[in-house]
Amino acid sequence: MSGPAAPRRPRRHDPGRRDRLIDAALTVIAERGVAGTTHREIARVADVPLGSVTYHFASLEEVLREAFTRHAEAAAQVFDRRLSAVRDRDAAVEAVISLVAEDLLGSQDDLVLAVELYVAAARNPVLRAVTQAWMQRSRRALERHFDPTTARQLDALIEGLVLHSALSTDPMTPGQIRQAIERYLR
Amino acid sequence: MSGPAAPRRPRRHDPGRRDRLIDAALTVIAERGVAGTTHREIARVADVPLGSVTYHFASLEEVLREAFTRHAEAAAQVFDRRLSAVRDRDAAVEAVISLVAEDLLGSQDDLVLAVELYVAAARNPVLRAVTQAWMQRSRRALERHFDPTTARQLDALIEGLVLHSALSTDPMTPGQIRQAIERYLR
DNA sequence: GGGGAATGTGTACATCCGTACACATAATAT
DNA sequence: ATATTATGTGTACGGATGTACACATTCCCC
Repeated sequence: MSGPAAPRRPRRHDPGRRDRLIDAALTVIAERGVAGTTHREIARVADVPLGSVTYHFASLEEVLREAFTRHAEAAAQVFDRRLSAVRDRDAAVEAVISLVAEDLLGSQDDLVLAVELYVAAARNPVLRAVTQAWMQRSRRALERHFDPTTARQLDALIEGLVLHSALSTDPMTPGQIRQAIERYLR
Repeated sequence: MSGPAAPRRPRRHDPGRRDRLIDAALTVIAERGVAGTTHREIARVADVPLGSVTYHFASLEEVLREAFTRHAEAAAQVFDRRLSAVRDRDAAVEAVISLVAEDLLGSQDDLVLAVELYVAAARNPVLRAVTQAWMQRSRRALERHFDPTTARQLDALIEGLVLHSALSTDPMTPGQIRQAIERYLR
């Protein structure tokens, strides 16, 4: 150990601190869950004093709302972009498959955040609105290539595949994902 | 108002109190979520003093584990019973459809408990084991009538349909549930 | 029926949380 | 340059929570 380790917190007046706090909140939610998300934990992760969080946000709910909104926005955007880049239905099917396979094998955090949002939405009207906006947007993206009924059912199937796989001991392989989706779409 | 309303808590020495506490815990989880589940709230719902909860359970986690285990057991049993009562595949499909439609239109609590269990399982190894046992059991039930791959994918589809419908503004109709399942099973 | 074990109860305590708020510092307008 | 505002910081407080524990009551076996 080398001395008392300077506390060193000279980072006064940085713009964009609010943004960093939202990112820190998402990190905390993914790591400890909504239940473990506190002002103090967010401040610790963002390396700012406690008072800074209460200054930038009127309440914890406001932090959660902004964090989940940002996450949903980003996720929906990925969905949108991939599906708007293809023209025919076959390519759309491939896009959906690779999307799911990547979301699955990719960031585990994304799934955790989704589930955390679901349970939070079950009791918080504001977060429920965020969830519904997210769902609606991904459905709209699917409706570029599939009829509304198919889009909705396909959305549900995707959700189930991701959730089921993430909680299972042996995750589904990309091949199984492909098979399930193709079997539904025929 | 008629008087000071007798506090009246003469219920000393009732066997099965532990069971009632587990039921009370499930009620609390469904109403307030895992995050809102505390010793005191469980005691309040079960109408017993605080000390009684800490006497019967070593920790809050033990209460949650027992509660979720009981719920998963009951849910899996329903699944089992319905699917073991039919013989041919067509009847099995109908059983699955009515199962989902009833779980959907029926107890909203069941869905909430499922989602709460999912998020709790994401961070608690003990609860993850409970979840996996539950999943395995429902898969086994499906495997009575479908091959393993189909059973797993169908399980995921069911999960997605239920979850998606419950969080949406306009829930899916039984007809839409039927269509989605039939479309997957062809 | 007596004594030890099991079960039940009330209180107390250390800890953590959200939030409030007084004060400090930097940015900006005049 | 000065005044006004925006931003940042540290501390404090009331409330809730998990758990420990001393004491009461009932059960059960002899």
